[in-house]
Order: sequence, then C-alpha cells, then structure tokens
Amino acid sequence: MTDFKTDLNEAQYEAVTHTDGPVLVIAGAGSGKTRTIVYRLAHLISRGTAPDSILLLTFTRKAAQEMQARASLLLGAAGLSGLTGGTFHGFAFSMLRRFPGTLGMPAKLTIMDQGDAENAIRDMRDMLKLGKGDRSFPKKNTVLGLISKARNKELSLAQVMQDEAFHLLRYEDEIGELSQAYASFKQKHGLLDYDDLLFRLEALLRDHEPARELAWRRYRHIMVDEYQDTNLVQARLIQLLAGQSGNVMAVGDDAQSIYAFRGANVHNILSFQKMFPGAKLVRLERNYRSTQPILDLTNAILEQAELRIKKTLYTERKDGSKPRLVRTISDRSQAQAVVSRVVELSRTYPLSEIAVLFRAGYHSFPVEIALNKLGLKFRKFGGIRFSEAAHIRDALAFLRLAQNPADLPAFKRALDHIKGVGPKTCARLYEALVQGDEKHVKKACAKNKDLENVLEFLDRLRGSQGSPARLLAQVLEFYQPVLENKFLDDWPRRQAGLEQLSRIASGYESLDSFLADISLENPENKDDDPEDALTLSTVHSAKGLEWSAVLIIDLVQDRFPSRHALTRAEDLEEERRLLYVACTRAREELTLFVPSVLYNQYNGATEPAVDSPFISCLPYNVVEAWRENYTGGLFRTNDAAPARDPDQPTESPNLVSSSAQTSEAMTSPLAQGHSGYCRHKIFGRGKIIAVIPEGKYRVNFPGFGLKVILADYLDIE
DNA sequence: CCCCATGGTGTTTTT
DNA sequence: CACCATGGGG
Repeated sequence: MTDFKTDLNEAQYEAVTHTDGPVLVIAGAGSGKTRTIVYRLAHLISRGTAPDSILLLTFTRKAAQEMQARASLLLGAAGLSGLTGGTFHGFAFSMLRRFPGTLGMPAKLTIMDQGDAENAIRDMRDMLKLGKGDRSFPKKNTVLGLISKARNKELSLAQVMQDEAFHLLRYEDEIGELSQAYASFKQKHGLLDYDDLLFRLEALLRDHEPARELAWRRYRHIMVDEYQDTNLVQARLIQLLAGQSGNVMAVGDDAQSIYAFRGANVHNILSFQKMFPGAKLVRLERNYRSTQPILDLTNAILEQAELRIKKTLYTERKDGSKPRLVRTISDRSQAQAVVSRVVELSRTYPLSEIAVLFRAGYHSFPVEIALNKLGLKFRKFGGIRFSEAAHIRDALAFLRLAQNPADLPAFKRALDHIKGVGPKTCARLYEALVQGDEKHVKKACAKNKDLENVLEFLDRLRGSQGSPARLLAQVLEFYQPVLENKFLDDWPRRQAGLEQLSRIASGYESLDSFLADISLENPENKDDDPEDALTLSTVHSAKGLEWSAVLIIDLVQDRFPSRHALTRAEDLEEERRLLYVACTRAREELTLFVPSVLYNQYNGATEPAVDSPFISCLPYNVVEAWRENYTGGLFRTNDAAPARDPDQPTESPNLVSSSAQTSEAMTSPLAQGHSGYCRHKIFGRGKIIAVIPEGKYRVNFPGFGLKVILADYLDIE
C-alpha cells in the first residue's frame, strides 16, 4: 500500500488529496509536478474512483502514457485501465468522431495536417491570383501562421497583424481574402485543421445536449497538465467539461510558458480562480531535480523576467558543480566541443541521461554530423517530424483516400507523381469523380496509363477490408517504384522510414485511429529506439523531460534568442523563458555553448556572432567560464566574467569596417541627412552602419551588436 | 492552356 | 532543402 503522507511533501500531499472541487497547482520546474499528478491518479483510484471517469489532458501523449505507467506501478497492473489520457487535440478528435454529422460536421472526420493546410493556402492564392509575381508577398506558411494565430488568440487578423506583422499590413486585404477562402475550402471539402478540432469540440459541448451529457456523466475528475500553455478555447473547454462545481486540477508554471507564439495565454493560470470560484491554490516551490549551482543560474535568468507570480526555486542539493559556459571559436568547432564533452560526461552518466538542446531543429546538424563520424547513437526530437516527411505523407495519402474518397489534399498528393497531371488537371479530375462524371474520367485515363493505374489501385484499396497494417502493405507495394523514381538518391533511407511506419501501423485496429494518431501525436518508434542513446532535442520538445547532464548550444543572437524574436519585447521574454526551461532540465551538469563565429550556409561566409543577451546579462559568478584554444581543447579562463559588460558598447572597429566593405553599405547613412543614429524599442540607441535595400538598416547597438532591422521598427534621429 | 525544368532566394518553436 | 517565379515545350 502506498503511503501518501511519507512519499510526498506537504504541498504535494495537499494537491493530491484535494479531490473535491477545483484546485490550481503552481509547480516550479522540477518541483515534483509529475509525481503529484501520478500520486493523485493513484489516490483517486485507491479511494474507489473508477479509472474511466478520469480525464488526463497533457501536452503530449507520451507524457500521459508515462504518467499512467508510473501510476500503475503504485497501483498494480490493471488499476488504471479505462482512463482517458492524451492531448486536447487527440481528445477532441475522439469526442467528435462519436457524433458524426452533428452541427454541420462532416460524417467522416478528415484532419488536415500543417502541410495540407499550407498547400490549401497556396492553392487559394493561385486561384485568387493574389500576390502574383510579388516577391515580398508573404509565404504560405506565414499566411497560415497569421490565420491560425488570429484564431487561437481570438483576435481579428488586422489586430494580429498590427501587433506582430507590421511590415505585412499592406497585404491585409489579400490575407483577409485568403483567410476566407481557406475557411470555405475546408467547409466545402469537410476538412478540419488543428484549430477546428478545438472549436468544434467547444461547439459540440455547448450546443449539443447529448454530447455534454455524455461528457459530464463520464468524466468526474479532470486533470490538466502544462496549463500555462493552453489557449482561450482550451480553458473554456475545461470549464465546459467540468461543469460549474467541477473536480478539476490544473497544473502549470507561468515561468515555463513557451507557446504564446501559437496563441497560448498565460493569463489562463491567473484567471483559473475566477473561472472556478473557490479554487484551492497550491504552490510547489521546492526543487527536487537540480543542484543549487544550476538553480542559481536559472534564478538569475528569471531575475530579469517580467513574471506575474514571482518565484525563486530552492533545493536541499547544495553541492554540485557550477554550470560551465564554453566559448568556442566557431559553430563547427562547437560541434566538436559538444561531442568531446558528451564523451567526457558519458564516463559518469549513461548516454540516455545526457541531452543536447537547441532552439531550432536545424541548429543541431553540425553536432549530428560529428556524432555520426564517431558512431555515437542519438535520438532526435523536434525539427522535421517523422510524419511530415514527403514519402510518409505520400503513403498516408493513399490510406486517407481509402478512408475518405473525397479527401482532396490526399487526392492531390496521390496523383502528384504522375507525369502530365498538374494542379489543374487534378482539380478537374477530382470534380469529375465527386460528381460522377464517368466520361471525363474515362477520357483522362485513356490518355494517361499511369493515371488509370493509380485510380484502379485506389479502387482496389478501398474495396479490400483489412487492418491498417494490411492496407499499408498494399500501398507500399504499389508505391515502391514511385519511391525509387521520385527519390533517386536516397530512397533506401526513406524505405526504412516506411518500414517503420508499417511497424507503427501494426499496433492499430482501425484505420481512423491510426490516421488520427499519426497526424495528432508524434508516434513513438518503439523498435529503433536504441537502449542507450544520447538525446538531441529542441527546447520545445524537451519540455517536461529531464536529464542528469544537459548541454545547450548556439547561445548567440539570432539563434537563441531566435532572429524572429527581436522586434517585440514579449517575444524576447518568451525566449528567456525558453532558456529557463532548457536549463531547468538539468539535474547535475549543465554546459552552455557560445560560438564566436557562425558559418553562413548560403553565402559560404563566416560571420561574427554576438553573445545571446541572456548570457551577457548573467552575473559573472553563476558560471564557470571555459574557452576553446586555436590549438584545440578547452581551458578554464582565468577571467571569470562570462561576457562583456552589457553596458559597454561592442562597437569594435574591425566589425564596422568589415561590414563597410560589403556591397550593402554602398549608401552612406550620413548622406541621407540624419545624424547616423537611431532608436529601437528593445535595443535602445544604436549607430546606423549601412542602409540596405528594401527599407532596412544595419545598425550597431551597444551590448547587442550588429543587426539588420526594418526601418518601420526604428526611430531615426 | 497547362506542365515541368530551372535557378534564385531564404530557413523557429508545434498540435 | 523547399519555395516560388519564369519560360520553353507539349
């Protein structure tokens, strides 16, 4: 029998045993948040709550599974079966599919993934002939991003563009038109994108009595993890699901809010008690994960943040080594230094206890190359997802058509490889098929043998009943020649990916749930999961995880913080929290890497890098400074200061003169009749180094270094 | 009219 | 590496 009192601290115990009525748990990083949820599950069930009356909403399905697995350990094997656990989107899908055709919903739920949605935007743009030949017209994913952000934040497009895409305001009308066209496209073809899932579920629960009844009768206890990263609809969904007096536990940490970019709203945490009057508040502040030196660093990072709920983490683990700050010569020598450090750490920790974290998926490429050279195994999270790869999507398109013959995005993809069939022909063919215009189809088939083959295959596939795995086997047989022809140089690698897809498919009974899971959740690749491998991950994908040793790379301006986060103060704050999340993943060893120069892939030049402001603002005593020598190897720097004094200008003469030699600097700023200085909301006053075509300036900001900034964001003195 | 090959250009984070 | 404009060819 589990002894809840001795296994938990006082605050955790309080959260675990408060099972009637709403409770909000503010859980600092590493404060035993997962433990609290796991014990609460066990507590509820040991008190006689039926597992199938519990709904556990987490950020990833993996997190839900891990929590269930750990709770099972406390309860014994069968204790948890029937519990509903997963993401908001996954849960929304499973609810919606129980009420097909309700409230104008399509009978078959077809989910558009990011790629489908982007392609739809492109098609709408071409159809409406918007931005033809205009190179600065926003790209399809930029447009989709704006549309999605407006929906998630529940603001008008105009408002979102005011706030964060000032330079695109001149395309406001076109983007508005695209947004409408996109919405009617989805409507017309019965497609749901990620955002629709949430809004449709809300409508269903709000307006469809039987659905609400079902949810209320079934789910008596609701737990929501990572509440700081929910958006407005998600908060309303919780309210709808819980009813007024609901038994809800929300767990979150405002300091770890890192999804504002997709519409998450930290205020949800603050207004939880308004939404659920009388909600109990529990704070978990004692950290069990990291050593004090690591917390000193993370507290220092948060020190300058604008936080609603101030918190300082503390721990009893007073000993431990100081985080290292390693300055390498370039980003390529950084990869080398990372690998050596990993090898060094692997003498103390298993590889599975070490992680390399970075801001964007592609930042790890040099490290991946270095690891491959050495033959060191690693797993990568984030970046291009398994199910986003072209060949996987190709194969899935056939399956989607077997499930829903009117799935237009899938239809286009299935016909993509046929010579002589482009967007127009494909669209006409689709219309003809849906309308039942056999003559048109016959004619087209007579002209094109390949087309006939594909359509025949699709008919055969649709006719054959079988498990997802069996259907996929048929698809792969048909697709093999296409694969070899389409990916001449690397089809064997892709074929391995398709085999992996087969293995995933074999775990599913129904085609519906296989297709939904693959687009809604990152399916884990159980088989090629090496026992003991290093982890490479984006910081976003590392959320909620922890390792004994963590290495963070590319802590330079434009990478971490991302170049996209430099114009708005809120974005920079989110980058800061992102770094906080990254550092708090570490239990014992933390190493931060700052390359001095970056190799620029497209122009082949090596450019000086500027330290991340989060690093240059750190107090000198929270890190141990190391430096890479020209002759190789890392050395302790005597001078302990991690970086330049942020108040000192970094205007080094060689930087200025080297940039003045580039062709960008043809126009002298002084020739334009101003002082040569300007102001920026975030970087303050800076010197204009060059005027660059299309309304941009190259400016040197003391403490931040050289930047290229749109004139719109600058006040010229 | 529609497709396809080509080359120039620019690369966040995720459900 | 993927997107998008462009122009030759069917």
